Amino acid sequence: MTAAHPPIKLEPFKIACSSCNLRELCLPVGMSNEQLLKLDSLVTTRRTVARGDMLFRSGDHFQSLYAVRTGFFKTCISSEDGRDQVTGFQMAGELLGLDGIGTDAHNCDAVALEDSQVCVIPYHQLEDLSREVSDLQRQFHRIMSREIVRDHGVMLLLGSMRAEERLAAFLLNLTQRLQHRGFSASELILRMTREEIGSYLGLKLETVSRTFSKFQDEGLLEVKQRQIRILDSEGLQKIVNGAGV
Amino acid sequence: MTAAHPPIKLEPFKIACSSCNLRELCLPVGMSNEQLLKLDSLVTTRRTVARGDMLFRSGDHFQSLYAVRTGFFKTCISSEDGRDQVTGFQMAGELLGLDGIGTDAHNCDAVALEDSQVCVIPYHQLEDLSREVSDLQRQFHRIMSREIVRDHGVMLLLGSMRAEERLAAFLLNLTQRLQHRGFSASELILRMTREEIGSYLGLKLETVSRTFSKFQDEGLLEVKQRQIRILDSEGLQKIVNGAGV
DNA sequence: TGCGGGTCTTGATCCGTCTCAAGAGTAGCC
DNA sequence: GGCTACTCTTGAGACGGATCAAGACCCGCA
Repeated sequence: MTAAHPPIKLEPFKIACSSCNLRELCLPVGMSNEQLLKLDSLVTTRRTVARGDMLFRSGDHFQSLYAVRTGFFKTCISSEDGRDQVTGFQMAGELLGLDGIGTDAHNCDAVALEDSQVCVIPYHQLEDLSREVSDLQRQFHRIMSREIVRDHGVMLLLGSMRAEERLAAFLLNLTQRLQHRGFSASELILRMTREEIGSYLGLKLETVSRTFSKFQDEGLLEVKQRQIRILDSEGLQKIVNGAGV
Repeated sequence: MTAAHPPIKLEPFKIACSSCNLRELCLPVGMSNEQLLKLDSLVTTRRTVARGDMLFRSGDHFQSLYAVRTGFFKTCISSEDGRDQVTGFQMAGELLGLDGIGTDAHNCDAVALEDSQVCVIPYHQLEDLSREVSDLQRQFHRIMSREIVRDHGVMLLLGSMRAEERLAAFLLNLTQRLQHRGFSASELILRMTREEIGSYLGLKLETVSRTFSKFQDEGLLEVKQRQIRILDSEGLQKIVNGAGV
């Protein structure tokens, strides 16, 4: 860096929903360009979260929602007696923090599972703008509603599926979401440990590991630590649909 | 009915959120009287649902939310292969149908567990009004957010608790909600079968029944079919907190 | 290159819940 | 009142996943 050059701008890309490549997945869905400019003026900061760090923790005052821009998160709640439950895994374009609206305090911990970046969405400003822009309002409501539907799906999984069915459903869900984002439908790298998968699925890590091995033996998957290659996604789907019963 | 009398008015009480005794639990929370009048003009119809009948079913076009006015509901989803999961029980003041917003179609069945009455809240009108009345917007968002938090709590229950812990948590949750509505904290009548409780808690009906018997043997409860008397709610709380481990 | 800690796999055994089965209690209805 | 259908209780045995334990693998780091 020589004195002859002007100082390097640390924000080479303007933060703007209107030009974000995730706008077809995230809050901007269904909004016009004009409307997006208004959203741009609201979402002005990003936050970088290193792997293992928390974006927020349970009990923190709730002020903003966060949209995952890059990286991968888990959310988890823990009860007073130390029980722990992973309630979700979030990837690019998904929102974090919806649980904080009801009580003005976050209700779970959000932990980055790899180095990540999120867009900060000041919640009160979002409320203000969504009173003005009905398309934003609609999309926001849809996102919340879909989170509820997703949660009910997890209840079904936890309440009525066996270990193999749970893991198969989990893998299909992950690959589907990755596919929406332009990744391969058959190869994925797990960003979470067996224990975290187990917590999400209501299983112990040993059971998760055994089930991976079983799937591999049956030719459904190729498992190399956290690298997974799906060899027979229809076979997985059959397992989810209770073929093993 | 004689001709001398004018026709009997079938709506003896005007439908009005502003004068509803549930307004401290339901959508009107936090709204001024003036604002409530606007809500009144939106919520103009009630619907009666006989015990066993469905308010809506999965796949129905989504048009309205419903606020339980009297009675008791369950919501349940079923997967393609016939698996069934009760996702919640709703009582007076609670909203039904939030899961339909995301896809414009209901995602679960809502079944009345006793003769019930609901207020119909046309969703698009609610969206319109909540752009105008920020207090309504806020309360609506809170309700959705709390549903998400509730769902996460159920995930914790299903993912990490044992049968006794689940049932104890369920009973405490029920009595707490009933108490908010002015009912006794220690006596309740279950409106659902053992099988429905089991589905909600991820247990078989035999296990639910056995666990009730166990609680009775231990002096925590008095169980007479669906009549429950809580004798030691602190004891139940201890069980939830893992005292049995 | 070798060390140490975290993560993952696999085996053996145990326990909680499910499954199957029989019977009791209850409510609705002719 | 007596029938039927549904719901609930209880027992015995089976099974899936948890637990405990040992060792393998992998990565970051000295």
